[in-house]
Amino acid sequence: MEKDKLSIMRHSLAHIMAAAIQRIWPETKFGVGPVVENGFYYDIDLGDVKISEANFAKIEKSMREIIEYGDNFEQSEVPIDEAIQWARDSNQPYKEELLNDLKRSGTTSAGDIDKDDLGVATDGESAVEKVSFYKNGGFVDLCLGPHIANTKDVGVFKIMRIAGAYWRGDEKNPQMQRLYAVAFETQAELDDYMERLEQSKLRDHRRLGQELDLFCFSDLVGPGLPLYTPRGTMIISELQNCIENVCRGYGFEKVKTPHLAKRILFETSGHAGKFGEELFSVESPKGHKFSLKPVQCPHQTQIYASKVRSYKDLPIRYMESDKQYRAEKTGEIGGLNRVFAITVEDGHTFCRVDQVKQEVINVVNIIRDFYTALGLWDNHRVYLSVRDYAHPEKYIGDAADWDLCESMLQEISDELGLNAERSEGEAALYGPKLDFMFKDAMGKEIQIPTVQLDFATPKRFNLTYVDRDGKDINPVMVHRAVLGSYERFLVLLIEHFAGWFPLWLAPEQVRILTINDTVGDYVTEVEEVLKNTVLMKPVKYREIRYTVDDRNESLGKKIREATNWKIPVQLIIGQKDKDAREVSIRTQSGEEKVALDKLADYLLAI
RNA sequence: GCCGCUGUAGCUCAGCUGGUAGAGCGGCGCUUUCGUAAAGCGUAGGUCUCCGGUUCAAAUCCGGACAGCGGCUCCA
Repeated sequence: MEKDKLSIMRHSLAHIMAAAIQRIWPETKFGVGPVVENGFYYDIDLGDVKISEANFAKIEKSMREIIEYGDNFEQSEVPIDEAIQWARDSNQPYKEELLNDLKRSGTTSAGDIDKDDLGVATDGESAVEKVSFYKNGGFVDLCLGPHIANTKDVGVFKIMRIAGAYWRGDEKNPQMQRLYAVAFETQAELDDYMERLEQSKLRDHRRLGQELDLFCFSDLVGPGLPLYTPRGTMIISELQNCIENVCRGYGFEKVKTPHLAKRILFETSGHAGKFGEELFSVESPKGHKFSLKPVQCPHQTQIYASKVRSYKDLPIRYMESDKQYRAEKTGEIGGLNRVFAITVEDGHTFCRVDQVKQEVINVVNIIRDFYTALGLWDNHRVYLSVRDYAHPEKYIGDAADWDLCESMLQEISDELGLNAERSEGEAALYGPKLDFMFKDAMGKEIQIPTVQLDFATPKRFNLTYVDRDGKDINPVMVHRAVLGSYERFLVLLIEHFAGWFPLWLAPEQVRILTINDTVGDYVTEVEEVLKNTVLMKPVKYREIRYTVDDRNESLGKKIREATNWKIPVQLIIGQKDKDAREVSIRTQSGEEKVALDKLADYLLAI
């Protein structure tokens, strides 16, 4: 694979960083030092020595000295057994492991090697004869290269942070210290990167969530348990209203189920077996075991099961936006991205096999309509998540059903032009799925909408319908989420719009700013217009949410505050506006004067 | 869960190597009625996250808990 110049620079810098670390801490045991987006890292084991940010300057200084010295990168080819001996002699156990893997499997990629073989020495045939080494600044490292010729040509870099990382990504392995750095060809590019980093911090949903007063957390309530303020709740209500409105058009009916259930419900569904440790348990005073629901589907199956269903009744489509509870690992939670109490917009269709395709197509249409309305549709990728064929025991259901489901989803992807990428091992417990991924402000992919096929759950719960010939048949379940969880969806929206929500979602849509207290009667007239205007998009008959700022403050201050609150429409009203029977409308795109009798039309057109 | 860092007023933060706390914004009060991103003056807010230890003395040093942040691992 041909590597671009920047990657080579970054990789060379990783070696230089390792060389610097070795000069400062000669006993360091080195792991790997690959190039990553925007820079590189090196995993190191310093025993009891802990690197902190205070050491960064020292390491950077030492790196600069190595760079200044202008050593050449010298490559050498070493027979594999000699290399292994070198690793032993120089007390580099991690390198020795890698070399063992190279010798046995011809690769060091942990994903390509059987777990039990990782790092194990072998006496047998060697998969490779010689391995490549690079030397610079007194530091010798196993490395395929290529490198820049001379250490002087490495561009600019900055050590960013230190973090823990398990050797080869396995939490059973020792934890190493991972030193991250960014690197670019020029100082200007590095400055630009740092600037972009600052900018994306301004969009961070945690920061904006506080600034715009959308949600909060409380030490007393607990971590991972977001509390939504009136403003945040307003956004959630609008979203729920919108999505339910769209889904209603496709035959979904709203249901409500309790937050807990007897544990046997989740044992029957299979969730307790696979995710038992993440289930919150609740015990009644009499000792009966309940669990907080980690998903809604088992509850909903029991609504289906509450009476006899005919093949003519299908499809039956339920939807529910409700809290579910998962005991996530404590180190994982943060902001709204991962929480213990997650509000899920969930839907389930029970249908016949011959109806599955149309049902999935309907859901994809819902997803497309909804995301197009938000202007997000092009910012996504689709995955067809199929099972891990090597480990069928991780799933429930028959192989034949799985094959059918997977090929059906593939067909749908082809017909609708979704270009879904196959992703092995990412399927749900009960079936394959189509996942839609969107990018947040930091460029991280987050999975939001999903459509999942499930032959297994109806069988586990013994759900049936009476077919034309009087026989009991298991229906197919189609699980679907359009906006997924409200929490993750809020993250996406807040960061995508940088807090400037579209008019229909904004908690406060319009704020009237008065210039002095002589225009009170005219403000009342403007309010009458706002009260009598209803927004029709994307949901019909929504009254305008507005406030009046008639405090005894300067106009400049009122504008500043309204803008900090990111209120989409500011109406400025003073004597001049009153005399001309106009309002001065300030939006993100600028300011204009609009006649009072045109104000309603103006707002409806936004 | 693991590794590292952090925790001072509602918010953003200052407080050097131990001598029991400060600013700006916000709040409240008064003055000001001022046309495009912060009017002026005054005033009230803190068991320095919590628990323990060292010390004549702890926001400051040490240990633990809790919480936040950055990663690792995981994610129905």
